[in-house]
Amino acid sequence: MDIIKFLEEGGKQYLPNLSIDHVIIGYEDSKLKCLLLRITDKWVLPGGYIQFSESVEHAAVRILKERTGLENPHQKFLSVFGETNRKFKNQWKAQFLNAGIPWKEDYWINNRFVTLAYYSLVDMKVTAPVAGEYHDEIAWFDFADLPEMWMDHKSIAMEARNRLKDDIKREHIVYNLLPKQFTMPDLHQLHQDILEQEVERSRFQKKMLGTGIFERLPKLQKETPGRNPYLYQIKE
Amino acid sequence: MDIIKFLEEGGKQYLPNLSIDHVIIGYEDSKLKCLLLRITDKWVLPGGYIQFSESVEHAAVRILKERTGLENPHQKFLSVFGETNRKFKNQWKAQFLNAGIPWKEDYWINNRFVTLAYYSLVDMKVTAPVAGEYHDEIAWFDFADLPEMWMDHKSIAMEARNRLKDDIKREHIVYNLLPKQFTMPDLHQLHQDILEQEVERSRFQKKMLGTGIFERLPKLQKETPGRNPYLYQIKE
DNA sequence: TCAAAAGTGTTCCTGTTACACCCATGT
DNA sequence: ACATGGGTGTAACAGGAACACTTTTGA
Repeated sequence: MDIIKFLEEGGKQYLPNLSIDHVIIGYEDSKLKCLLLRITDKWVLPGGYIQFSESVEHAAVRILKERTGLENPHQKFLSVFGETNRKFKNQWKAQFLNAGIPWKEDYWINNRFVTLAYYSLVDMKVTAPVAGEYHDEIAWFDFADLPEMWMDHKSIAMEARNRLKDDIKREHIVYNLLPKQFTMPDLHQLHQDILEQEVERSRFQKKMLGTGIFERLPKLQKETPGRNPYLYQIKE
Repeated sequence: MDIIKFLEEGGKQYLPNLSIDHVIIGYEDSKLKCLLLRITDKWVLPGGYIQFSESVEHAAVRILKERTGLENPHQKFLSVFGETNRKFKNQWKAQFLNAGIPWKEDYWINNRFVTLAYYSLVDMKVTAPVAGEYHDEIAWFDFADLPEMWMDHKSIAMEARNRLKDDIKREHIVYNLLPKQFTMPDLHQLHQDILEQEVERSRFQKKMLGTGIFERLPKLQKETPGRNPYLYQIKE
């Protein structure tokens, strides 16, 4: 769909006051990362709109796939953001004027949007980020060092970051941030980075293996000194 | 607002594809109850729409107050229901034709709606249920014996019922179902009714008192045989 | 053979479970 | 006094925390 048609007619294809935003979380070099898109001089979360012909769930999966190429990613509902001042007007205006595209106040995209926020844990190694046609750039950022962001997107991102701290205690999900095969030291370090505190090594290992969801594979060959760790993967 | 104007113009006052539904939970005679509204021959959850001039949160509180008169009720987000077949068309059509009100296919109220479901724990004794002008009746029903309901409302109600089982373990909220002052045996029975299983008495009492959120009041005078229980209320 | 890293075991402690016992009240 | 129901105490157990010990590898 070309841009003008999207601006003029999009309101007929998409639910005109609902959007979806994704906090896509990755992990690299002991740091949690967030996938963001640049629009002129500020950044936004990957997001999109819900077609009349699809469910909310379907839209969320579709949008995530469009930006990451992932087929069956981890994805979890985060929260509803429904303040009255949630309008993207300035963001889009800057973007389209910058690109020499005519602008009208009454484009549907200037509506007030209620957004349904999701968060996803992905393996950065198999994620192929793609910017959309209305974006200038796509990039990973440390949660500890997020750039200037449009609207309330930074607080949405941080809410996901904090939610993860809680969810990790109840659900076994964080392996989604690692490659299919990983070691217990890897998983241990990841837990510490998410919780931002030390976790005792032996206790962690026993707790994880006690769940019975991990399958032990042959030992990994390293080049560093010390014993070789086993590889693990999630049982089918 | 009169009905015709609501049907013709409502789409300009309310976000046209978003609704709010409340699972309002009460407790009486050792049974969990759900507040429902009758529209012709089936029932719906209390619900409403979000004004352009108010936040989602505000709308949720407003709608709950409209049906119960409650000022500061417990209220918690439940889930998003966003299937493509979520249209109230048949429900409204039956209702308005029944009332001799003209009907058009293109009323905004026939849109596809994504609903934001909340659940609330209320004290039935201080709740004053009021039907809206488009409803035939308002009444409490046992969750174990819900009537025929429009659309997916029965599954929304049961999702709340099940969610409560989980939330009770983490959050101290269920006292909202009881009067301001209550006894530990009351609270104990309530927990058992929510969990649908026996809970050991002494352990329960110690766990509850251990939280430190209860304030002990003078003993209740009963007429039944046996020791008189203390009254408790939540500390300020 | 020593340091580093991984894996396992042991002890302590806390909170949960099950049960027993004590207290107050009406009949 | 005794049956009924409320309140508290105690012993057994499970799971978490802290720490020690053993195993494997590279230098």
